[in-house]
Amino acid sequence: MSVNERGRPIAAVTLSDVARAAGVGESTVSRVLRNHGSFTPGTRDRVLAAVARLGYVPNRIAGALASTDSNLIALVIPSLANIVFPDVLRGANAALAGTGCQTVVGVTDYDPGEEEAIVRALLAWRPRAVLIAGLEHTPGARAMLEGAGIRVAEVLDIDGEGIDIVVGFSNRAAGAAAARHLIGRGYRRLGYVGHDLERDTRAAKRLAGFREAIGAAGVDFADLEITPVSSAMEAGRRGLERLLARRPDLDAVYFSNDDMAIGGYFHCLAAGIDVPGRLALFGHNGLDAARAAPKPLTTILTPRFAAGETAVRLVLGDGPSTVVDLGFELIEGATA
Amino acid sequence: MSVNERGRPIAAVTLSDVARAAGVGESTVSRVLRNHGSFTPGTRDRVLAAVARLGYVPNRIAGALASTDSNLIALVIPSLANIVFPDVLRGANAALAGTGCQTVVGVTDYDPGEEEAIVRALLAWRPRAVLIAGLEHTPGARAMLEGAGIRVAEVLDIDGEGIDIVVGFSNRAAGAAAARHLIGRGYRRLGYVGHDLERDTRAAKRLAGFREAIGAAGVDFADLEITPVSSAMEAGRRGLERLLARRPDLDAVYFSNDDMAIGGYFHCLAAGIDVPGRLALFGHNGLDAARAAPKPLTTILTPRFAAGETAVRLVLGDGPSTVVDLGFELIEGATA
DNA sequence: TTGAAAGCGCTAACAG
DNA sequence: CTGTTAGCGCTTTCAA
Repeated sequence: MSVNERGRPIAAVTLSDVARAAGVGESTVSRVLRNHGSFTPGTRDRVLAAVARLGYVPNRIAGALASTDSNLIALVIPSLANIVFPDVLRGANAALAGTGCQTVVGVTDYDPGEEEAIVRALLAWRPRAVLIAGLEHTPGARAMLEGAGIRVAEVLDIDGEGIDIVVGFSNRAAGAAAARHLIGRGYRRLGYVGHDLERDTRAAKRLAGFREAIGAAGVDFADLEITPVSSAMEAGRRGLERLLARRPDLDAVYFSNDDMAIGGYFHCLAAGIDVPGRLALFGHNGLDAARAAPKPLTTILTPRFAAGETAVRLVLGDGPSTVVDLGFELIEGATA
Repeated sequence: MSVNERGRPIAAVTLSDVARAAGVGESTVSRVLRNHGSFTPGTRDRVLAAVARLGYVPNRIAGALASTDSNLIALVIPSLANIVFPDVLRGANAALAGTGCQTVVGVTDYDPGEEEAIVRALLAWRPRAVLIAGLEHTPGARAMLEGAGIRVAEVLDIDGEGIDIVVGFSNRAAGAAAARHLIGRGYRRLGYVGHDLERDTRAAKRLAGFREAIGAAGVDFADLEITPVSSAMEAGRRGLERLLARRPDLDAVYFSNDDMAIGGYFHCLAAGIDVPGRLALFGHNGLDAARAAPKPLTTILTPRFAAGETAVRLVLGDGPSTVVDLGFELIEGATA
């Protein structure tokens, strides 16, 4: 065994070293290690002893190449700062327990070009399947996903044309449900505070559904404010402040998500605006933080964990391409 | 090109297909694709044309095996639900931009056994380096990390013995700073609300530093409450409620982290406890949410992004093993 | 500048 | 039950 430039031993122990040490053939070691095929308890013990003694760590790169199967599930998401996506990951990992598969995560930062680059990079590792957030991708990314010959699950949105498996809920319907709830409560001068809608296409769909439902109810949509601030909570606070400066007559505001709605609520607290008496606030996602507050946010709870879990289950199965609508739940809090 | 059971084409395009299509040798394609070695502009164009025409996606598994270099950086963290760790990831990715390396993330859920399993699984992919949260690992995990022959960076804690590179701050010192701040403000009956300290060793070190500093100041530590609730905010709320039920005389409480402190603040709001007049609250991490609130939390801002960034820079370099103390910043909010 | 050939470390038939 | 033999798809000398 050689050492590297810093004097540490280099992990050069290979399967054939183990085979030699155990006095068996390479394929026997391989079978024992994967617990696949047959071998006597005796040889098994000798192999495992050699493995332990040499500190052998199997090389999955070689294994994957030889078996043309990586046991990797790629997950492509726009962000980790928004708890929604880690929730999808948790769901995916839960469904993966015991399958021997691992997830590999790529973060696009809501950038389609970056998404394409990440899809390319992850596909190069020949994953068994890909989970990706949303239905909107560059033509290039979509072509790679379609041509990869593996199962693809698009999650958290079902409003559009999918590639293979689609798991989530209708953002358009969620926006419409929010609008109907507000209108049902008697609010009539409705506004919206959100962030970059070109990047977050799911938020854009919610807003579209919201406006559509408002129109259908014969109510006018008052105004919207798009705030480009890095922190979602800060964006909500500042966005609401600006929106109200323009339209002090608003009686209800719909936010892109709970984080922004909480920021908006902070603005109301600081500005002495009574919620929901003077102004109603409606969020989206059903975060713990929004539900645990003394005045729980009225919001829509989305099935993130279930989406990850279901998507994995389906891509690992061999069923036909489908669309699974997991639905959502409107949480009547104390802010609308 | 064959098709799979669902009629999709299988990505069977290999480098040799490209070579044949372009009328050149395999090694030429390889050189062009990695822009390494020499070739004429003409051959380059023919190769790239063939790549585009066939929709070739290089197989990094084969590439990594042949070159014995994966360009992977493994990141092992306890959770994704706590924004702290995604922040480390973002820092790592920022430092990785342009290096051609990718991160692979493993989540341990604060379980040492799981951490060992994840280290084993990630090491099997022969990463160029490993970033791992904290200094406490199972003997097995530590042995694998030491024997892997690659650079290892342990982040977010410097209180203990590291393997190779250690980047972060002293949690013990952070706890002590919190204690001194509270004592300096005149608080004398101090309590603590936290979660499972055996798993979160960094929180345990903060508490140790906190108690130590209190003792050094001649003040008695009043009481502590460890709450086993899944949601951190909920744990903070319930934990504070229980602690105060036992010790209604407390005048200040130190929390494991900001999420729990916010939960505690919610309890105060609901119970009509004046903060900080009647009770002071002190958090840890300096989250956006805690700082954007109308009554900003008094807390300690930790260098998560910088830790990820610095760790990657160091593991990619060839400097000696070191400990880098990034420090922390006490944020004087309005709750203590 | 280019191609041929020899592996990288492992798995998967296939004999024995 | 076990060993031998081919590769998996790419990179890397090394000649040409």
